Amino acid sequence: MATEMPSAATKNPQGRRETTRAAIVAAAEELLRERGYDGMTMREVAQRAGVSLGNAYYYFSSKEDLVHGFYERLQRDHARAAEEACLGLTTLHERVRAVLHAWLDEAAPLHDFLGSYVSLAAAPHSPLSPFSPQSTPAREAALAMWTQVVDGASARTSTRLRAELPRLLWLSHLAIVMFWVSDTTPGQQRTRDLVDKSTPIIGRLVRLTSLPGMARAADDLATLVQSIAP
Amino acid sequence: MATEMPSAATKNPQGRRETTRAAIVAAAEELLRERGYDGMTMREVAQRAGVSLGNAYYYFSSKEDLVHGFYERLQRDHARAAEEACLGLTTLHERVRAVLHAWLDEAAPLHDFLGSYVSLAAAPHSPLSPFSPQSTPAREAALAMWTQVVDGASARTSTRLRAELPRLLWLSHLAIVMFWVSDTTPGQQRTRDLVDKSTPIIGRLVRLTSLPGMARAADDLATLVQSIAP
DNA sequence: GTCTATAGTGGGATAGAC
DNA sequence: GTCTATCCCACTATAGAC
Repeated sequence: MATEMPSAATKNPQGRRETTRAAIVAAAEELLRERGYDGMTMREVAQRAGVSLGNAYYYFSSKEDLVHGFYERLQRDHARAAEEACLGLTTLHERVRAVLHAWLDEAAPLHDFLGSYVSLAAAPHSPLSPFSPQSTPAREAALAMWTQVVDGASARTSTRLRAELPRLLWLSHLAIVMFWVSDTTPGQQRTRDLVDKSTPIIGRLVRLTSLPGMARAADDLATLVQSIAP
Repeated sequence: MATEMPSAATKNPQGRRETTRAAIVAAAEELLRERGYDGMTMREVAQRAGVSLGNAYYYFSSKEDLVHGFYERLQRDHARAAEEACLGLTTLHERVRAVLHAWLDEAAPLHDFLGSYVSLAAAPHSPLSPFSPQSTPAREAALAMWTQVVDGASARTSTRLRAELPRLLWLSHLAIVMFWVSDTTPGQQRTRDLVDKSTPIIGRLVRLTSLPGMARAADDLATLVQSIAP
């Protein structure tokens, strides 16, 4: 009962808000593809959306804010794709590999945009930073996804380390993204190779932690990863 | 015989170039401290240096270019300080720890500035990126420094891995810098703790690679690190 | 080759009227 | 919610002084 029924979008205030917003987002998405983040101007976004510049800023406090949604959507799409990609895979290294390749598939069309995005997100106090308080929901969703990846794997390892593995994999993914945005090989093949080479090593190292002599090192590593949690 | 003798700086063209350049750099350094990178405007730098805006752009092609020198100086100062900090230390983990703390000491006054700087440098095609062709001399100087750190240590490890250890440490340092710029604890104490906790683990893992069962994993890791070299 | 003065472009962001 | 007008800044352009 809270809101009046939103039927004719243009006539009714509740629907109009959504409509305008959606028009701005749609225009931004087009221009982002056509010109990239730096080439896309807020003036042009507003013009193509059929609103004034000031109105665009009424809905989005900054250009950063406007494109933030595209990154969030990528994360959601990836979480879905990752679940599917893991089906039937039981070893940790196969599952991690599949999830990372799924990300590369989803992210490929956004390669240029994400290059600009990481630069924005790398700023220490940026709300776009994966470590920022504003990113807490997205970060926890990502950690939840990596937890599922680990939980579905058969690897034996120290319980301390196993509890921190999702965070370690999340951090590794961030590092891979940094590598990927600078990867100019066709289809970002170099990053695919990196994933294919590094995931077996991760798997082997995790397996090694179940050896008696390694338990101490594994626990220390777990403590370390835990201590850098945002 | 190529140039006329440079004697009185203000009167003679050879010296004037240096003098003007230095004035601009000095003004930039002051303003950077007072207002930070974003708050510092090129107009104000020129004004404080007593030159025209156009003249500032005559010497520095962009605002980025102007502040690039500060980062380079930090690197040079660190290389010197690192050498001193390593004197008398023989274990790998002590040496790495000392070098990282030396960096934290040198970088502390630039903490806010470097926050803006990493954002600029994180852009994929930025010449400021540590992976860019323009950064090749700086990158090789850094790798040479880490090579000295490794060479002065008594650690036994697989030769393959030992050859890649400098690059691995350089990459680790980059990761620590990323952590440090976002570290708002007084004196960036959290980063110091991270260094103190992580360096013994690095030392222990390296020692473990001399075990027979680990040689394969060590070689694979070496191959991986080698393959991501810029 | 070094430098000034001035005018201008274009883009992110904001103020305040309606 | 929406607009118009405006600000500020990085950066460019130019024409000429020394």
